[in-house]
Amino acid sequence: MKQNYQVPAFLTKLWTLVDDSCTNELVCWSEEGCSFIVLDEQRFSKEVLPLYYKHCNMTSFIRQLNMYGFHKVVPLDSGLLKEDGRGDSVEFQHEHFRKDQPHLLTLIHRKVSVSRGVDDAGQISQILVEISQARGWQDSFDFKLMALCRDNESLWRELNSLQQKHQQQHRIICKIMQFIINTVGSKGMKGLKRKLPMIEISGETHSVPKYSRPSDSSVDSNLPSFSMPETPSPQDIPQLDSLSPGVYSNGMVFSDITHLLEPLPEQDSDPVVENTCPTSPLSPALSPVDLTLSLLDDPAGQDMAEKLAERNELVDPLSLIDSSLAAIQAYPLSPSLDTLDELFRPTSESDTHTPKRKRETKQGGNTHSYKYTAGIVRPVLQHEDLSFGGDSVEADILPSLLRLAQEASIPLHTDTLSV
Amino acid sequence: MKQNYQVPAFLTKLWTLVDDSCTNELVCWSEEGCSFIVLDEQRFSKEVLPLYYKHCNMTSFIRQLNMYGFHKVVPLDSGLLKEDGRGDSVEFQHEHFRKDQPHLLTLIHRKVSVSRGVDDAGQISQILVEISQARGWQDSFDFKLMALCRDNESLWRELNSLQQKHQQQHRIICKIMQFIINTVGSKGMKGLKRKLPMIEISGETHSVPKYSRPSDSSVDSNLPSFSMPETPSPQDIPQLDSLSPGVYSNGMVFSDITHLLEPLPEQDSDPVVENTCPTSPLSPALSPVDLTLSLLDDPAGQDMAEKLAERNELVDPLSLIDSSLAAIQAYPLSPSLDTLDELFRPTSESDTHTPKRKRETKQGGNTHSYKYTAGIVRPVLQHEDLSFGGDSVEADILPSLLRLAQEASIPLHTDTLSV
Amino acid sequence: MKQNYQVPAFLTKLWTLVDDSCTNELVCWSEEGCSFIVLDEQRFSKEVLPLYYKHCNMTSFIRQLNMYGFHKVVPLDSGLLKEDGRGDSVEFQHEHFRKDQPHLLTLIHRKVSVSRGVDDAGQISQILVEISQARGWQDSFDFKLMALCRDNESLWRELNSLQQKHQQQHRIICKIMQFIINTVGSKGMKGLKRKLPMIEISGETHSVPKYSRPSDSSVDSNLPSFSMPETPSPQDIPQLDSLSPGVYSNGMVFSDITHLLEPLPEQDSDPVVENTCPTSPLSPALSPVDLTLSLLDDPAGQDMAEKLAERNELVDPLSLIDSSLAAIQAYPLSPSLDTLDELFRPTSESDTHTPKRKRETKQGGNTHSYKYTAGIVRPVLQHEDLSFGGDSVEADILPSLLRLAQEASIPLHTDTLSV
DNA sequence: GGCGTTCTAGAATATTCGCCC
DNA sequence: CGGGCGAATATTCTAGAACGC
Repeated sequence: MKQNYQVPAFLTKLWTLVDDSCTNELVCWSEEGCSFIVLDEQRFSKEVLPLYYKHCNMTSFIRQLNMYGFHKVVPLDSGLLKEDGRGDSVEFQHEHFRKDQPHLLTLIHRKVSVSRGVDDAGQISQILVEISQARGWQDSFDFKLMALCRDNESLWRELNSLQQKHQQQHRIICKIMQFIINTVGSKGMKGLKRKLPMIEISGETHSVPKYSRPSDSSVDSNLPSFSMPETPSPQDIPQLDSLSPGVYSNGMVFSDITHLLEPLPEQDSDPVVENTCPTSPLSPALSPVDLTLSLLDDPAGQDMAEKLAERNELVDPLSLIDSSLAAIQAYPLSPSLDTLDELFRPTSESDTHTPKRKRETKQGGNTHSYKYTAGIVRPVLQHEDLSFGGDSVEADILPSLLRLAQEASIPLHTDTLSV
Repeated sequence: MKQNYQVPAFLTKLWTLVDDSCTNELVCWSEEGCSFIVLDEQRFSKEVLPLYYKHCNMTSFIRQLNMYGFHKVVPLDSGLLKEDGRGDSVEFQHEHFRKDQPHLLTLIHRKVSVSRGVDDAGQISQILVEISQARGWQDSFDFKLMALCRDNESLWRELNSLQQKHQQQHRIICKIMQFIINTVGSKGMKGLKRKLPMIEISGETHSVPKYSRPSDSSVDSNLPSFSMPETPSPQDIPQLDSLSPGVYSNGMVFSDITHLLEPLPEQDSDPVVENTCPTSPLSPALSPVDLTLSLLDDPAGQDMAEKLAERNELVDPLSLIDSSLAAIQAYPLSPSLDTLDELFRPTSESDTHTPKRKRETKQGGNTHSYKYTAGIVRPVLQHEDLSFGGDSVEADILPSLLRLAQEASIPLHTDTLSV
Repeated sequence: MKQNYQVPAFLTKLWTLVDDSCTNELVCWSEEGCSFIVLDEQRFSKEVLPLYYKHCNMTSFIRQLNMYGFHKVVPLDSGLLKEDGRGDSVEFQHEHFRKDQPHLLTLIHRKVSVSRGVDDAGQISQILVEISQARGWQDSFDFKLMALCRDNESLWRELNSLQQKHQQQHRIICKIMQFIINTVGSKGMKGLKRKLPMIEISGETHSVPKYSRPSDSSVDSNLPSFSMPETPSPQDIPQLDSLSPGVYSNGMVFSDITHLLEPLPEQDSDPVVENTCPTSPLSPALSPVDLTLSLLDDPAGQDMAEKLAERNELVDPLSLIDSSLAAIQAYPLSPSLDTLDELFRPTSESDTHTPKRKRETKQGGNTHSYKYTAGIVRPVLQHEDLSFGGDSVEADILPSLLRLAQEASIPLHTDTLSV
């Protein structure tokens, strides 16, 4: 007579009272045993229900039936009204409520309203799992980032190395040209040869300074702002200056990217001439955008200014050269120099802005001590200018060829400038 | 009456009082001996409980029963209210509380309060903390990523700049060579220049194009797909083209990396010869490794092949030079030219793999729809070919040589383009 | 007896039964009227409770009291056990349960288990949202990282390509020099060639090798550490060796960074000469800052030193050239050679470390251990040294110069090979 | 720190009310 | 109008928690 655990009292009591032969005239199994019938609702509720439940209301009983998934069996004769009181019978059924099979009661479950408890437990455990996964990912990302940072450092190193080599090569080329000039000059022209040195030297000091100075200053003004002040840009320039006419303005700049900006939604890529940096919409005050723009503006302005100045300077000499071909013997030398000088120059400008990238925007709302600095080593490449000026030459030797080279070089300049 | 150690006093006392025949009218074993029944709660609590415990409260007794895992046995007749005080009996049972088996008491354990409530609260608060941390990390990562992206942009800029400089240098070198050819030719050798080295050379120039052309097309097909269409590649080329015979195919290409691969768990670094690319363990079919290997293999093969070819070609001239020093005046010229010509060609291959980077790593299990495009500006460096283009030459001296150089340059271009 | 709407039946019934003078011997107001007392729990539960509620359990009654915020008034004599059944009285009170003030009942509210359910539900759902967001971010990061990795690969490729081109150019330059030497030598100077040039050259060759060798060795020792040992450095060198005297040690090396290191406490990357890589924040002793500074200082010092040395060397020849233009036929040659020779040497090594650039990794409290592997392909760039060593020269024409160039190339090869 | 006692709360079921189609 | 259900309350069983030992 004890109810099974797991089976609510209502069900065991229900099965018991239906199965009780003493109450068969009030409540009983249907013929098939698949449902039960309350023959006399009135008497059943008043006489039977209180024996099992704390009430004597048919509605409460029915409510419980519904709560456990029982359904009323609609009688076929529902249409006709039964005049006598005897006729009010109610039939309910449930899939697992069968005569002689009380064990099926365990399959009957009370409807529960979303049972939050179970819900939460599962959710929480799942959440914990996901969080641990997220952590793993974060670690992974951090690791990858470190690797990438290191890779970039290597890239900068290599690139810088290559740039220096390039510069070196340029010096070699300059030397070769000097040699050629000297040799050819000394050979071809006897009386003229002495001119060269002087001209070269004087020409260099004159023309080159004019040209190189600006670039130097640009480097000075630009790089410092961009690169770290702590890294004094190496000065090979003076040396080179004294050495050869075509000088590389060589500035070794290290810039590191220590501050991280907010994620930049849209970035404009921008190669050589106008590099737009990624911008962050999130921090308006000191937003990366501003920084970027300011950084870019500066250089851009400078660059443009420089380029214009440069162009002017270049145009001038060229026209000069062209117009003064008459005095070739002495001239040939310096002209060729000019031309070469020009050839050496152009590309360097584009670089100038590059270095500016160094910026130290402090990252704001990072509440975590994740102060990771993408340890990026970024040697600012030397913006060696390739300038090495030679001009048009036409002497008895081969000035025409030189001029050709000169002319060829001109467009290139414009080219680079146009970039 | 001594309790077994290990068995709480409550249990031994319980078993004792239930088993005590003197109190059978108040508390006793059930018929099966699997539970005990308090027949008269009132009297039991006031008369029996104090004999064993420090209280006379049924509630405290029941609390202890529950604490040890006992459960109330629900009577089916719970519905009826018993007016008289006599009827209230309570039945409890426990798996290991059996009549005649007091030794089972050792199996009954007091519940310890794991207190889930605190747990959840703690868990939830902890979860919130972790989530905020995760957010911080995400911001940090984002920041770092942006920094890296910017760094890469700078790298591309610098690299491009250097490439342009290199190109510029190449032009200078070409000019120097032209000058040398013209100068030396015009000067040194009058009758020798017409030699046929040129013809031979021309033969070479013919064959070369055939080879290089295809490669050009490959470049066309590859680079576009890789780089972004939206960034029209800057055209210095036309200008350059018009400028000098030896032209660099200069294409400024921006490519962005829009698709991401799965995170790579472990990667092997692989330096010098065979660079292994990062690999994705998740997609074996098109794993980065495979791609990388294939990419590398190709170039490697090409490189090696070319280098061999190169060596042969180069060796020839060199040995020629060495062996034919006797005929210095005329001979030295063409061989060296050849050698130079050859020198101009080979390296371009290295570029060849570059384009290959186009890869179609399908990113697998990414369930999220990420439309992120690492706004990476990636100016594709100009695959300037080092081809040495001859210019227009006008001299009775050695025009043929120059033209040869020009023609040689063409194939080279195609070569690089083919990359 | 109709209960006020808004006031639960329990409260109205409670007030009624307490206030009922018929049950004063079982339950009554306290003297102050601020609480009520159940004088005889036994009889009260069996005789009074059923009159108002559907049960006769004191526990159920108390449960309801607690549910409505009533509290038991702890008796001062709680310590003593009352043997007789009469002594057990229970007193409960509620702020708004007062004698003669039934209207206060509206202020008594049944507790609803909002407790964790509502609260947590919101939190949990929010947490789930945030977690999904975090997942999205992670995927996004992953995507970006992959993009960056690919971008870096491209950078390496491009850089390598450019390096090869540079190398190629260097070969060309060497060829040009050879050509110049041969041509000029064969032509211009017959008796003069044996002049100083040799001496100077030999002197230089002596000094230069001494200088360059060490650097080479440094490369040897350093590069290995940086590049992977497992990758045999490509051998173009042999070829080159046989090919040309002035050779670039050209090694196309792809190294990929497949393993991600822990925030590497110690890294050895080392490009050419000695580049120190980013360091792990964890080891304060070797903090990135320190390393960086030291690195920078070093290279800077080296660079400066080298540049000075370089300048001196260069200046010398140059001034020599300038001053000795008189003896052009013979002289021009050797000086230029010297100059060139020197030019080939210097920068390469110094640059290598230069890259050590600056880094600002201040990574602070990284509490997590990162096991990340960024599939980064990192072709180790060839650290081609530009050295072009002159050797002893002895030939009537200029074969000595050529041989010098050749021999000079040997060390270079070994250099690259050693890598 | 485990155990015992007490007060209170949680949780599931039970009862009732009312709504709504 | 009545079956079904939501919601509030009620009853029961069990658990949490504070405190003392």
